[in-house]
Amino acid sequence: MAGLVKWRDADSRSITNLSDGHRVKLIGWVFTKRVHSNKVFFMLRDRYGYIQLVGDSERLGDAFKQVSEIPVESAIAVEGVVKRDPRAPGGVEVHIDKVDVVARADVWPITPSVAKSPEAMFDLRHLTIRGPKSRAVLLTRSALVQAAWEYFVNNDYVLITAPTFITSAVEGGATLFELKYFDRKAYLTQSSQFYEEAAICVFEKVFVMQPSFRAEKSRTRKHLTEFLHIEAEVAFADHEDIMDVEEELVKYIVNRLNELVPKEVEYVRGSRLPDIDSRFERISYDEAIEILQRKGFDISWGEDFGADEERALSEEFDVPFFVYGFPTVTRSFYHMDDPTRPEVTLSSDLMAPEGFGEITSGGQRIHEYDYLLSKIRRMGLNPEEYGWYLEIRKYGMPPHSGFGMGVERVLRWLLHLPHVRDATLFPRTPSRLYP
RNA sequence: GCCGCCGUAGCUCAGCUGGUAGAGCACCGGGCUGUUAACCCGGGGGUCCCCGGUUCGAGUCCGGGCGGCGGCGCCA
Repeated sequence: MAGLVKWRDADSRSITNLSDGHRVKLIGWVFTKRVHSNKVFFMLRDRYGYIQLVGDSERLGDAFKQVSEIPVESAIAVEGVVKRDPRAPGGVEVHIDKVDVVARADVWPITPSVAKSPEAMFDLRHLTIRGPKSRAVLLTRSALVQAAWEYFVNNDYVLITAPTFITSAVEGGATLFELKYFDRKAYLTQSSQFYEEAAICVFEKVFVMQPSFRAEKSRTRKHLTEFLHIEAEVAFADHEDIMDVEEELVKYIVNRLNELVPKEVEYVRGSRLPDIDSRFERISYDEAIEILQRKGFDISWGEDFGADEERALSEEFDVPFFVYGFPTVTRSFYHMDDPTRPEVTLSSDLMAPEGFGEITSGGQRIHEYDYLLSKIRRMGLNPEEYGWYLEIRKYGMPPHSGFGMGVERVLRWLLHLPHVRDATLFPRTPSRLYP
């Protein structure tokens, strides 16, 4: 921090505590500019927000013309005095008498009409992220990750990092990104789950926060080809236990966001996040099917929910809820079958309410070697591709459960964003690989 | 992979039954004592996505391709 003092001794946030006439040095970027014959108004943007700068020809003298010609988005350092004025946005402004252009900007390409075009905005994402909405979303994202981190660390979890290059699929093989790994084929990871399962035999409780990659050509508002995946895995834990963890985590995140970034949430969402204190309802897959049939959907037991079904179901709730006990045929091989009802698995999805749908997915994993081997064979997969993953079952693997959460999906739900691509700095979709 | 919509100025879009291209924003010049997407006056700016066809003539009609968007399936 000491290094910054030569540049600034106040900022857009701290300035509201200073009295009129206080002299300040500020740094930032010219967010907007309005020029009159003898006055210029800048909105200065810095890390904390916005503050209006006023330059008038009397105070600036000969420099006025030069100052009024500073292009939008130039980086500047200014000196001036604090002045409260009801006409200033936020009620405080700085009357400047000294301006340094630290880095002059070219003509700013983002115009009001560009802002109306999502494609144009994402083509210029390296610049459009400077806007107030992206700023608020990305700050909220940072706070969300912080909150999740806090939850895990406070509860004695250990952070691990899993490899990004892998050799076999966790989810369906069709959605693997293939790449050249010297003279071999490798893939980008879809999930760190298998590596977490190895690590729980050291730490009992582990979590990861890292990207997962899925080559799904999904044209929807809830899919990215690269997303931030928060996953956790817990030893000596059953399916009920892991639903408790997911519920606690989501509640912790929501309540913490209200503390960390209340203004940003309100700016984007239009309202404060409602506190969640009620217990998340847990409905079985069978109940969900009945609800949907009652609502007139043509769906029968054993089918996975389509988008319409998921939306309709989640509109029935105003806080998140679990759907558990999905049919064995609809879930990946590693899910443990319910011992009392082998046609369903000990698995669940946590659904965001109000039509947003799935935000986490979890369940109990198979921990016995012979059981897992037979299920791999039953589902037509090749056991040789799961060598080490099977082998850890030979060396003291206790019952265990885990889940994965899509950060962009949670953020989309919490902030009511139109698309998950709005929830990340540089989104990757089937058609977008740049910038 | 499937279904639907779209492609004209940097951006948003208009362009009728085919007759040789327009507006707003942005940009440039000028004006303006307090702006909140400032305003007022003036100016420059085009491979009408590509290829082929019909026609005296295609932004417009027909065929094919490419690209984008929305949705489905799949998922976090």
